[in-house]
Amino acid sequence: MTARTRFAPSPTGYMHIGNLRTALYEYLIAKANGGQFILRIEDTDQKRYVEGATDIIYNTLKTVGMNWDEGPDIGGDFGPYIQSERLPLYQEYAHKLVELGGAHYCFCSKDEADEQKDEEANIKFKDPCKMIPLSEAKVRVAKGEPYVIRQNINKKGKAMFHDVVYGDIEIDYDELDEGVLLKSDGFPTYNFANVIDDHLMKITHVVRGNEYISSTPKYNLIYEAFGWTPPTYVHVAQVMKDAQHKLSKRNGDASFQDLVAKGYLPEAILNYIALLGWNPGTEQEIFSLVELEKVFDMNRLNKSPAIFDIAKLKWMNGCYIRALDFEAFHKLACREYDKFITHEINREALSKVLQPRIETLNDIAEVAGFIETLPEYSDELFTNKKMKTDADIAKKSLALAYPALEALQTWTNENLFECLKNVAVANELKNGQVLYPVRIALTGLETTPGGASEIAEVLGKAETLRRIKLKLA
RNA sequence: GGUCCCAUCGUCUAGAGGCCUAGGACGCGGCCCUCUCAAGGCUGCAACACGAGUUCGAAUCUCGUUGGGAUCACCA
Repeated sequence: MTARTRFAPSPTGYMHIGNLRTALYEYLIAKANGGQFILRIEDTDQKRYVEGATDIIYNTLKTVGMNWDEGPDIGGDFGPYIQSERLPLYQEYAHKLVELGGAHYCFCSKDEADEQKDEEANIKFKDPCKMIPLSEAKVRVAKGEPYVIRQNINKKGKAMFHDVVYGDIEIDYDELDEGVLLKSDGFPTYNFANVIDDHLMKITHVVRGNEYISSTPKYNLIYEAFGWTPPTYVHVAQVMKDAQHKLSKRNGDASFQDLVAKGYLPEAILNYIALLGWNPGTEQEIFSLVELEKVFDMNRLNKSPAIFDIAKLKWMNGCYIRALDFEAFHKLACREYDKFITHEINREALSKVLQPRIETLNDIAEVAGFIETLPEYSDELFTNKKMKTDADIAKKSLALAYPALEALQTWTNENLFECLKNVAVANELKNGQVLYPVRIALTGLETTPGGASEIAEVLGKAETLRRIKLKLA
């Protein structure tokens, strides 16, 4: 049997990193054995609906290359794939479940129900409506009295189920409360819609956060009442911000789109999160999506929570940037240049110098800001022990370098380097005594991406000469 | 509070009784390379939460302790 998995986000307008990781695992479980990956939108809570949220979901999955085989936009044999369009289905099954003895009509208001339970004393809701004979309840429903449909938990003892990640889990039926399956507005709750849809869509593997472990027996009870076979459960550990807190929108933690906006490449983000809670069993760490499809094994998923470490993502992003074709990198870099560089410069030369030196696209503006505007700097910058330079030597070197550069015909890094070295040799100076001051004069910075000749190449002849002259004056 | 789950370097992890004087990666330190800085190469520091068992032998099995997390909605 090939696997069918589903990513079932609710459209909240935010692609949480943990959710994206869940989607990835779902995708990989499906693709690892030629199965289908289905996208379903869980919008049963009208109060939480956010305009444009589904587009964020679509766009994110598309940019990371996780294409779905069935979904709201492309259809499929088991649609519709948006829960709000499946309402009649849930209602039909909910009433059917009542007939089957798996649920009952309840006429209590929410407040009445709340009053009856006590979390501290661990008293679960005991619904008086459960005692109402079905025939009588049906009459009240028919008369138009507001109602919800609640699950029946009649079993005693321990519920048992198997999870791919956590193994066998036992939960006492007394811990389960008879929750609402169909709300008074006719919408299903997550608990119910999920089971109905997963069954109807023939989902084989349910992957979700481990916060659902304790309610899993409730789902199984519904499957059981209908006479359906429950799916394989894959509960995954949380993605944490730190040891105590999980990554969350409330804390302002980065979403996928935030990370992209911060200059991370989608492929790098995906690669990184794949490794948060999973490993291939080898020492390989860099994986494309296609490679992951080949090596993914859900049995290697970890039980313990993983802390999201931006430092490692940064490193990995740097790896991806360096691995880019020069043309591809240059194209991305140009978009950044457009944001802060107004002068004519040698952009290719700049990209060449930047590619091995940055870890995120946003580093570009930070590290190359001096290209646009020469910062104010003190003459003390010219003093460097290792280079054996100080302000006096710098003055002399710059004066010597200026005419040499002015005479230089072909403005390339190689020629510039050669030219400046010759200035040093001809005047019995060390290379650094010329190169270092020139670099400082061109950048006003102690450390820069690239050396004097490389930066001169980027700036171009006119600007290079202008900056040196400026210092000389 | 009841219940469930988790526990190896700071972080991500390898480890399914002897291969472990615990391996890799990020980060951090050092060295090399070098027109500064990166990149690259080499290298160093750094962990089995604790306590009892079981066993000839335990990071690996059992129990307890401690610590952390989850859950107990007409939210998903």
